[in-house]
Amino acid sequence: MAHYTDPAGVNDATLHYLDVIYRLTQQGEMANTTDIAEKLGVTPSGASVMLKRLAERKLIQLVPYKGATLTPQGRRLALRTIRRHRLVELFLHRVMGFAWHEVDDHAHALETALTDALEDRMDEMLGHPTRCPHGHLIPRKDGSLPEANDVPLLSLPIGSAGVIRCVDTDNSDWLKYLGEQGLYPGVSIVLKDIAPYDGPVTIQTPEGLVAIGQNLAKLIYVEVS
Amino acid sequence: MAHYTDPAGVNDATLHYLDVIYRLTQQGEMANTTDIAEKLGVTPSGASVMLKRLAERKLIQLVPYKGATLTPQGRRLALRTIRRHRLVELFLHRVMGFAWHEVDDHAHALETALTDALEDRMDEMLGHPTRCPHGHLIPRKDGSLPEANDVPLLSLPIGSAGVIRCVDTDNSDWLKYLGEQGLYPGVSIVLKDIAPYDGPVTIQTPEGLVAIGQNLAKLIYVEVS
DNA sequence: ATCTTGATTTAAGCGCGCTCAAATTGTATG
DNA sequence: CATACAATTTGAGCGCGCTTAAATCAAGAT
Repeated sequence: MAHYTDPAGVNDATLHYLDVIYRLTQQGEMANTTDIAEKLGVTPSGASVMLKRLAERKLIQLVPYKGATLTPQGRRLALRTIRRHRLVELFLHRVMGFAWHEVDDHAHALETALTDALEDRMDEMLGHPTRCPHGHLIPRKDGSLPEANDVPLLSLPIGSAGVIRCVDTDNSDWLKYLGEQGLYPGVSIVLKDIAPYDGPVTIQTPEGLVAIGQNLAKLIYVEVS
Repeated sequence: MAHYTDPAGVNDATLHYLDVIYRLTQQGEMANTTDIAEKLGVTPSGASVMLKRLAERKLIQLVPYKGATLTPQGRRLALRTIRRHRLVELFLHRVMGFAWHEVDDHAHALETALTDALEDRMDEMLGHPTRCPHGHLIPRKDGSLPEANDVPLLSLPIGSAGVIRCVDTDNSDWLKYLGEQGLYPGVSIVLKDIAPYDGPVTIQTPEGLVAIGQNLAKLIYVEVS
C-alpha cells in the first residue's frame, strides 16, 4: 500500500512499530529493541535501524542501549492505529458475524488500509463504541481513552461478584476456549475459589461452575458489582 | 499446488499492475508501457522495469517495445483483485451506506488488504452478487465471468427501451451527476433522441426526460427489453 | 576493577519500486 | 532511403525495511 496512502511518510511498517511500542510502554517502562523486534517478527538489528529512523522522524524518543518511548506525535499515530484496529474488530464481530477469536488477524490486515471516512462510518454504525470484542478500550478520535474500572480478576477476594469487562490476550486458541466456557465481556460472574500452588480458578457463570488455570484467569479483568 | 501459486512475491504493487494490465487488455490489444505507467501514476521507465520483473515471475507476457498481456497466472491474480474490488464496492454501498460515486477510492485502499475469509463473508452477506454498484461484472472465485447482455446505449436506434446495466467510469464527479439525473443500473429508460454533431442525448427515465452529453451517454450500457 | 555475558548497534549488502537522464528502438514521413 | 520523432528501455542512484556478521556497550559477578 505504502505509496498510495503515504503523504507524510507514514506507511504500514511505521504504524506497526508505533503500535507495538505503544503496547510495550503501557506498563510505564521503555520498550527495548529485542521485545519490539520479537513482536514484529524481525531481527533486533533490523528493528534497531528502524528505531533510529523513527527517532529521526520525531515519532519516538530513543535512548541508545536503553529503549524507546513514543513522542506525542508518535502516540497520536499509535492511538489512531489502535482505534482502527479495535473498531474493525468490533465491526467484523457485530456486523459481519466473525467469532471473537477470529477478528484479530483480519483486523490487523485492514487497520492500516482504512480511510478516514471508513473509520468514521464504522464508528457511527457501531454507535460510537468504547470497547472491542475482547473488551479493550477504543481510543477516541482525539486520542483520549474512555473511562474504565477494570480490575484483574485474580486481585479480588474469593466470593467477589462482578462483570467481565476485558479478556486481555490476542491468542486465538485461548480466546476460543474461554468463549466456549462462557467467559467473555458482559458476563456476570462470581469468583468461587483460587486453589493454591498455581491451582485452578473456579468461577461461577450464568451457565454453571467453570474451572480454568491461573494463566488464563490472569487475562480476565472485571468490574466489581 | 499451493507451491506454484505461492503468493510470497505477490504484493500490492504487483496486484495493481496486473489489475491495470487486465483492464487495458480487455479490448484485445496489448497494454503498452506508457498507458500502464499513466494509470498507475508512475514514470514509463519505472513501469518498464517493473514489467520486466513481472515477466520474470511469469505473471505477464512481455514483448519488448510492443506491450504486455497477462499469463493465465497473472490473469488469475488480476481477476481476484478485481473481484475483491467490486465486492468491496458493493459492500460499502449496500451495507455501509456509501454513495456509488464514493466507493471506488475506499475500495481501492481495501482490495489488496482483504483476507480470503473476508472476501467470502462479504460475498455471502451480499448474496453472491454478480455486479458492483456501477454495474461491472464481479468475477467468480474460479475466475469466470457472469453472463451479460450489455449493449452501448448509443449503439441503439432512437426509440429503444431497456434497463441500464452498467455505467462504465470511475470518475466520481460524472457518477455523482449521472446518479442525480436518475441514470444508474436498474433504471428503465427509453432512448428518445441523439442530436447530431455531438449534440445532447435525450433519455426518458421514470422521473422524466433527461438530456446529457454524448461523452457521458457513451458510458451507459443497457439491456434491451 | 576487570571479566563475562547478553543486549544492542554498526556494517555490508539485498530486493523492491521508484526517479531522472541517456541511449535505443520502431515507425511514420518527406 | 534517410531521418525525425515518439515510445521504450537502460543505467545510475535513492529510500525503505530487511538480513547476517561483526563490533560495541551495559551491567552484574568475581
